[in-house]
Amino acid sequence: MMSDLSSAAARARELRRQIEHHNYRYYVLDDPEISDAEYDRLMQELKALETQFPELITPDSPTQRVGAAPVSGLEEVVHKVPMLSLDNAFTDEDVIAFDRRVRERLETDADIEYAAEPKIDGVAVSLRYEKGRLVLAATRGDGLRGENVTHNVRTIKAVPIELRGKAPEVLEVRGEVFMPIAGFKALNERALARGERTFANPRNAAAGSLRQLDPRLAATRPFDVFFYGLGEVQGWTVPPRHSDALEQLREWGLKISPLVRVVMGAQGCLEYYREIAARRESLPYEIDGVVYKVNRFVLQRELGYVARAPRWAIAHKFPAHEEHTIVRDVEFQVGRTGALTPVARLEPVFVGGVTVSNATLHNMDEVRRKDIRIGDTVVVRRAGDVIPEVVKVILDRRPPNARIVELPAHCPVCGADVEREEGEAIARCTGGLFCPAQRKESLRHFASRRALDIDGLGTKIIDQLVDRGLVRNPADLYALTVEQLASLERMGEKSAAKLVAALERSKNTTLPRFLYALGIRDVGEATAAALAEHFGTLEALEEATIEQIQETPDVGPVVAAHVRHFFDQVHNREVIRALRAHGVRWPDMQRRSAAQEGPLSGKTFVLTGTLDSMSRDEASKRIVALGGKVSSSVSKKTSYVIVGADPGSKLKKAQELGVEILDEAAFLALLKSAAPRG
DNA sequence: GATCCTCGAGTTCT
DNA sequence: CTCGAGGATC
Repeated sequence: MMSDLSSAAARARELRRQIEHHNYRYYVLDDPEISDAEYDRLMQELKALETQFPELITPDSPTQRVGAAPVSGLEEVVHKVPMLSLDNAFTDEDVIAFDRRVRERLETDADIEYAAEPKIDGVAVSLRYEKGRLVLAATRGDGLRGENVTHNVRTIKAVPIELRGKAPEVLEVRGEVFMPIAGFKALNERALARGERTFANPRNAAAGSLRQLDPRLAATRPFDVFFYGLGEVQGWTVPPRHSDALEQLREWGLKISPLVRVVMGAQGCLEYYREIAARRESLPYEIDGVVYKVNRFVLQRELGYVARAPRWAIAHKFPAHEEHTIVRDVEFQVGRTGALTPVARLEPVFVGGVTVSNATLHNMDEVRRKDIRIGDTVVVRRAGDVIPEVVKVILDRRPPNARIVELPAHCPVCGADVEREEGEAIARCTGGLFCPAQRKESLRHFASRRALDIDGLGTKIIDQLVDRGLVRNPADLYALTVEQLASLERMGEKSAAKLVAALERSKNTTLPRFLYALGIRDVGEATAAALAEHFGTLEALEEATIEQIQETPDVGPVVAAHVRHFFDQVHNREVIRALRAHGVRWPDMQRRSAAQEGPLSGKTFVLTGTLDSMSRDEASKRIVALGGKVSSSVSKKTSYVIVGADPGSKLKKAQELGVEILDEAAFLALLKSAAPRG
């Protein structure tokens, strides 16, 4: 019998050693030596011992994975070495171009050695081991700061609490925590049986579960993990190749994807891609592409980084998921300008992780081009990122009673005539502001963030205000009382008072914002700013002739006519007068002699991705303040593209055109060096 | 008259 | 973000 403490301690040590060994065989190598029942017996024996002698319990005992108490909130963790994001490739050509860039930078014609691996659709994490012990686990977050999820990661059986063999002083490893498809399905079935919320896809399930506060809940979730990279390292001479480093991680007990392969050149990458794509459906977890990394660390270092993405790696994404569904109906939405947009109402379908039930068809030309009819079975995909798109009709499945989509002769909202100008793709309702849809959309535009920025005036509220006849034009908003607002649905005294305060705040504005808020056709933010700057005052613009308006930079005959027409309408002049009577005001424009001179004069900037230290708006302001120009699309004339986290297609465009790319740090440095003050 | 550069407008789901 | 179209330029 184990009544003696010292022999019990020895036995406990032995059991722990065995259990850790079998965990490694089972979870990391996927090659168990003993049956589940035998494993359970070892675990039970250890638990019994620890119950009998609680002083034997150590924090890293296999029985203590779920030892931590629930946390009250997730604390922030700063990554010592930032967690990178990857550039994306969607076509073979993208991959070939990537390989060419790599070889050009390295000035070599020889085939580059790449480490290739599947890109798992999960949650990126960073784990820190000190003296071989797991001390910290954090999510990727924005790459610089993540959240502390140590309490949950400890419960993942595939994650060693202690590394095997002789581990370095400090080892940070990066990997992907994910949920295998089978485990995800079982989890959802359990949730469904209990009437709880289900997860839309394994990725969401993994992300949600990992951020649980209570580790006991997380412990019931079927997580798995693969490691693929390094963060901070101390006390280990990292081998010369990425693939060798992974091999060493595996020996320390860290799980590495069995599909990691070393390939040669772009051709090797593409062959690997096809091989993995063919096996995609049979893998027990979801992947959304493959990743290629230059294998030799010296070369990685030589290539360096652009913004937060390494030049030595790229993610080759699989094509967007496509699904079949049925077009139940096609309805026409009326926009602010009266534009009638056909929208397909779809039989709800899961595509790429979310349920899609609507998809825009843009205009009638598009409907005809794709020959979409009501009742058709269509292929739907989520284009690149988010927006659902009807790709094509499956003609074989067209029912005999499929209905052709007709442009309505009258506006579905107000009944006014619908007109389509010769040569224009868009049909419009002629009801103008008599059309409730146009009125509502105009009000929404007026209140939007970039216009007068009226916080709390959302769609629901506007709908009610217009439907009840309380508001007919923007000026009416400023006559609303707290009592009137509080009588609306989903609106209490408190929110009503808040909205009135927001309205009050919005009265202090600027001329460009005000002009933009008016919603004159073809006058967006840039044109509104140009007009404001050219004329200086609203009065000057109101009195200007078409010819004078055309003298504004970037304003031609079409836009000038729209502006003149807008101010010719008695109704519009009255609304403006009423707005000013309610106290809407703006400071005089300081008329700038030509473009304001500054250190950045003559430079054109384009922003993409999210910046850490400031919003994109603020970045634009600072560029303009220094005399630079901010544009929305990249061309040969662009001086710099500023790249933040998760950049869009503009980064690719910039690379193609050879436009200089600045990451956030370089951008801040530029601002600093250009700033007049010290 | 053709081409390139920009801007404006509309859109989905959580 | 993407598409369509207005404006500028050659």
